[in-house]
Amino acid sequence: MSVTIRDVAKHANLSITTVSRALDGYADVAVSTRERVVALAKQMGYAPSSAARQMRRQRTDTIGFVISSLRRDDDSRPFADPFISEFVAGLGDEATRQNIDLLVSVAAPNENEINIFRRWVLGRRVDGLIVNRLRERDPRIALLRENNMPFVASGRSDDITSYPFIEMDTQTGFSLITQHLAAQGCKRIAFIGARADLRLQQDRYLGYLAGLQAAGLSPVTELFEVGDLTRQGGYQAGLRLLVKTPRPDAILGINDMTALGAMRAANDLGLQIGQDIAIAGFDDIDDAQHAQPALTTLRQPVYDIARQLVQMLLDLLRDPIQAPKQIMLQPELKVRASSKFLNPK
Amino acid sequence: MSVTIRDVAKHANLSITTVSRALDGYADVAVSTRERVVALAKQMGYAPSSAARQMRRQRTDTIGFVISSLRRDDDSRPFADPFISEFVAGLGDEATRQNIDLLVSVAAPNENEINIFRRWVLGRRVDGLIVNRLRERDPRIALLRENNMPFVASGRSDDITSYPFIEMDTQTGFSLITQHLAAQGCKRIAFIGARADLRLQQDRYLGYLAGLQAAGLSPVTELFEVGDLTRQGGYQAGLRLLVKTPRPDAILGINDMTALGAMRAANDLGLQIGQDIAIAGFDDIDDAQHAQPALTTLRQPVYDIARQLVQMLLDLLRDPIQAPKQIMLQPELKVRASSKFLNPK
DNA sequence: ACGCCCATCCAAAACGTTTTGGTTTAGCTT
DNA sequence: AAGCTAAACCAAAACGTTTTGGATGGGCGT
Repeated sequence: MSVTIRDVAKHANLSITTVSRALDGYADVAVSTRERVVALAKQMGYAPSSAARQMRRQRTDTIGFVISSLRRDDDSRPFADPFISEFVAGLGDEATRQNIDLLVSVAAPNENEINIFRRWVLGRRVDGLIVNRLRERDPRIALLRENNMPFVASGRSDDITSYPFIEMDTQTGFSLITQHLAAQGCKRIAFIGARADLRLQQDRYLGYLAGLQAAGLSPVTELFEVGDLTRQGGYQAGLRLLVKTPRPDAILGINDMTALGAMRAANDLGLQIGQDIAIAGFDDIDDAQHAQPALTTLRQPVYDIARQLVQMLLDLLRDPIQAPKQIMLQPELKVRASSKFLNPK
Repeated sequence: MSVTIRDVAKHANLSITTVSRALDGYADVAVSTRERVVALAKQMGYAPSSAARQMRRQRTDTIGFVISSLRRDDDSRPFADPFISEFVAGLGDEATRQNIDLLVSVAAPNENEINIFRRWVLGRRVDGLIVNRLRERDPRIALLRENNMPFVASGRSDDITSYPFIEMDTQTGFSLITQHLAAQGCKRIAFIGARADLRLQQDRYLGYLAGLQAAGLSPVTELFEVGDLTRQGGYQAGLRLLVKTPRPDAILGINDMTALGAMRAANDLGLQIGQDIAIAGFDDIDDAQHAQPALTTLRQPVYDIARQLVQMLLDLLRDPIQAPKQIMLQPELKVRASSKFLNPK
C-alpha cells in the first residue's frame, strides 16, 4: 500500500537500520549516505508510519482535549461559545508549533465523556491531556490520576493535590478597572455581580472592593446589584441601579454581557454613555469593541492561556517529577469610549 | 507500564488469541470464557493499545481537519470565527457518535499547512480528511488525490474531477427571503452585496433577482449597493440607500453583519425598523437574534453540515468506489421582528 | 607487521495487537 | 470401535518502526 522504510532501504541497497538512522540524523552514518537516503526518501514519498512509530517509541506525540459541549435548552446544536473557538485555536497553534498533534472530542459532562477519557487514557491514545471547566470532585481528574496520565488544567478545582494550572488574576484585574473608573472622576461606582455561590463572584467582588479602597472610596450597599451573567440580567440590574438617587456615575459589570445589558439600560433612560455615566466590563468578547460606544473591559487572553497550557503540558511530559507550575495571569485593561466620564457634578 | 493483552492472558490462563477474540465477541470462544475474560479485563483496567491496533488493522479510526486560521491584521490571535467553533463542534459530535476520533490542527494557508497534510497523509495518521474553504487549484486537494487519501469538502472548488461535498443552496435561499420581504408588502427591496468577483455575491444576487421576479417586482439599479461583508460596510451602504428618493422600504443584506450595519444606519436616520422599513440578512449568527429588533435571516446549518460531512466521509471509507455524494442544502428562513413592515404607502 | 581505533554499517529484537490456519478434545453416528 | 463433526482453544506471523549490541574494514601508531 504505502511506501515503507523497507522499500527505501531496498532501493538504496542499505539496511533499514541505516535508513532509519540516516533520516533521524544520527552521527554514525556517512554524510554522503545520509544525503542519498534523504533524497531518495523524499522522491519516493516516504514518511514513517505514525502507528508503527508510536508503538515502538511508546509515545504518541499527541495531546488531547475534550470540549465540554454546552447546549441551549431549546436547541440541539451546541452553544456558540467564543471561548471555545479561541481556546482550541490556541491549543492547535501551539501544538503545531511544537510539532505535535491535537486530538479533539466533544461531549457533554456525562457518561459518554468519561468513556472517551477512559479510552484515550487506557489505550494510551495521547501523551497528555488538557482539561478545563473543572467541576467539584471531578471524575475526569480522578481517572487521570489513577492511571497517572499527565494533564494540565485551566482554572483549579477543589482538589487539594497539586497539578499544573493557569488561572486569571481576576481579583487584581477588578481592582485595576475600578481604579480606572475612579480616575475618570467617578465617585459612585456601582457593581453588577452574580450569585454569591459562584467562585468568580467572590473573586471579582473582592477585587472591586480593593479597587474602591485604593481609590479612597467607600463601598455603598445600594451600589451593588445581582445579575446572572447575561445581557438580560445586566439590563434589569442596570435599570434598578439607575433609578436610585443619587444616581451611580459608573457601572462595572461582572462580565461583558452584563455590562452590555447595563449599557442598553442607560441608553433607554436617555443617558449618554461615556459622558453622563461610565460603564465597563470583563472578558473582551468580540461584541465589546463593536458596541456603541465601544466597551472598556479587561481582556482575558484565552488564546494565550491555551498556548501556555500546551507549553506546560510538554514541560511536564519532558520532566514528570518537576514541581507543578501554577500560574496566575494578569488581565489587560482595555480602555475604550464607554468609560469616559465628562460630567462630574 | 500499561496493562497489555498478554497480562490479561496470563492471569486468565489463556492464550492472547483467545483473549483477543473473547473481547471482540467472536463466536468460537465459550460463553463462560468470554464472561470471565471481559470481567478480568475490566478489573485489570485493560484497553487495547491504540498504536498496536492501528498498526495491525492498518487503519486509525481517526479523521482529520486542519483549521485554516485567519488572523486580524492588527492582532496575533486568530479571528474569533463563530463558524469555526460550530463547525468543529459538529465534526466532533458526529465523530464521537460514530466512535472515531478527530485530529485537529491549525495553520494559515501556507507552507506549514501543506506540511501538516503531508505528514498526516504520508504517515497514514488519519483514515480521511475534511477540507473546507477550498481555494483555486488547491494544493491540498492535489496532495490528497496523489496519495489517494479519502476526503470530503464543504463547498466546491474549481476542480473538475468529482469528490463528495456539501454546499448551501444560497441562491434559492435568497429568492425565498426576497419573496418573504415582498409578502410583507415591501415594493422597493434594496440589496447590499459585495465585490462582484466573489462567488457568493454572484449566487446571492441571482437569488435576490429570482425572488423579485417571483414576487412580480422589477429590479431597480439604484436599489443595489456594494458593501464589504462587515458591519461597517453595511452601515455605509445603508446610509447611501436610505437617502435616495423614493426610499427603499426593505433592505436585504448579503450577510448578517451587513444587515446589522444597515440596521444601525436606519436607526441613525430615525426610522423604526420592522415598521417603516424591513431588514433581513443571511447566516443567523448569534448576534442576529440579540439585535434590537431581532434580525430576520436565513440560517446556515453549519453544525449539521459538519455532522453530515463526517457521515459522508465514513460512507466513503466503507465503500471507496461509490459515486461521490454531492449535496445541496436549503437554508432555513428565520422570520423575526426586523422584517415586519407596517407602513405601506 | 601487529594491534588498535574509528567510521560506517547491519541483524535481530521489541513494541502489542489481530488474524490465519491450525490442533485438541469430547460427543455423536454407524 | 472407528470415524466424523463441532466446539474451544492456540502458536506464529505480520503490521513498520526504533534501538541495541555488535560486525566489518581501513587507517594509523609503534
